[in-house]
Amino acid sequence: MAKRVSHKDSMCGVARPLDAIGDWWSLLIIRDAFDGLRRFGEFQKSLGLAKNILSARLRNLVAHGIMDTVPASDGSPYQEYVLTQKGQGLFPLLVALRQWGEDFFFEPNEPHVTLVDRATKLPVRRLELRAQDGRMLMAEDTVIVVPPPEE
Amino acid sequence: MAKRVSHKDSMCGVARPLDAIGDWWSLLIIRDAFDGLRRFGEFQKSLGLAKNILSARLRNLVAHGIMDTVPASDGSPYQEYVLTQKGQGLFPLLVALRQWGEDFFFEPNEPHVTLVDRATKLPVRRLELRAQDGRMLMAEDTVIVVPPPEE
DNA sequence: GAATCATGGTTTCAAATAAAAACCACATTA
DNA sequence: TAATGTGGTTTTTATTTGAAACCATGATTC
Repeated sequence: MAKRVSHKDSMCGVARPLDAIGDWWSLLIIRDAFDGLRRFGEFQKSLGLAKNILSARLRNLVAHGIMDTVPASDGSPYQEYVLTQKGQGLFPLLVALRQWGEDFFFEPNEPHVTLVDRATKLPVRRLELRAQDGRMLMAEDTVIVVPPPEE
Repeated sequence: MAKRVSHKDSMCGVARPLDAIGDWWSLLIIRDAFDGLRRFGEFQKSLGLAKNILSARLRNLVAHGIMDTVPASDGSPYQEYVLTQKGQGLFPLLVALRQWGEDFFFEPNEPHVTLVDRATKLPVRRLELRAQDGRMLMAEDTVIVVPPPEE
């Protein structure tokens, strides 16, 4: 965490996010938050991580504007942790991670949880990258372009 | 790395992948690999990380079947590291990470590199999650379902 | 043919980080 | 008033990281 960004990547759109969520636990916390967990104890119970680590991670997520603390909704004197807009913006990433995991980390017939459309109960579609005109794009069909160096 | 998976997540489709790529450097290496880098020295120069760390990360990626070593294409006596199919499957995740980064880690007018369609040079579309019938889905429109416990 | 260099690592060691456990504060419950 | 639940912090120890030095191999120069 708080790792120095390497020379070349000081402006890279991939490295910056990794500084915020580039550790094992943060994404799991965020996934749990998408699942509706809000309380310190809930996260700890769900993930089984040490309390000091959870504390540090939550603090970091809040510091990066990914989660926010709000007074507990049930009148208890504690606070709850909820995703901000920025945090909710991570949903596609989590889906991508999950789909990749399902593709490559499970045996063909091994059961696993599935992400389904709440309305129809059907599994969601696979994420796919498309061009402006709708063509599906593979990695090879894309390039990175750097912005013109302004004077 | 090689972190124990917590009780609840022993079968989770998010936690398993994180064991393979859940550190700061691995995704940057993979991104560089998508950009065409193949040689140890290229990665090291691009990322500026210590050689022992790079060595360990590449070893881990190979062990997880995400990259593979092949004899150098240019006759030099060294090997090169290339993405496997599994590794290439990470492209959507990388795009998701990049898009999130662009959305939230850059000032409105701050220049940044863009991922474009090689054919048209236009920026790629935003990744979006859709239902089977094509409706766009937000996080709230989805649920996780667990497979029925078989007897 | 010997010395030098480039490449791709491994080893060593100090510093930073993570993890486990103990501790603490506050509020509620018994 | 004591015990308990929640949400942490502190302390201590184990693990990981990162920098630097070292090493092996093949190509290059002298």
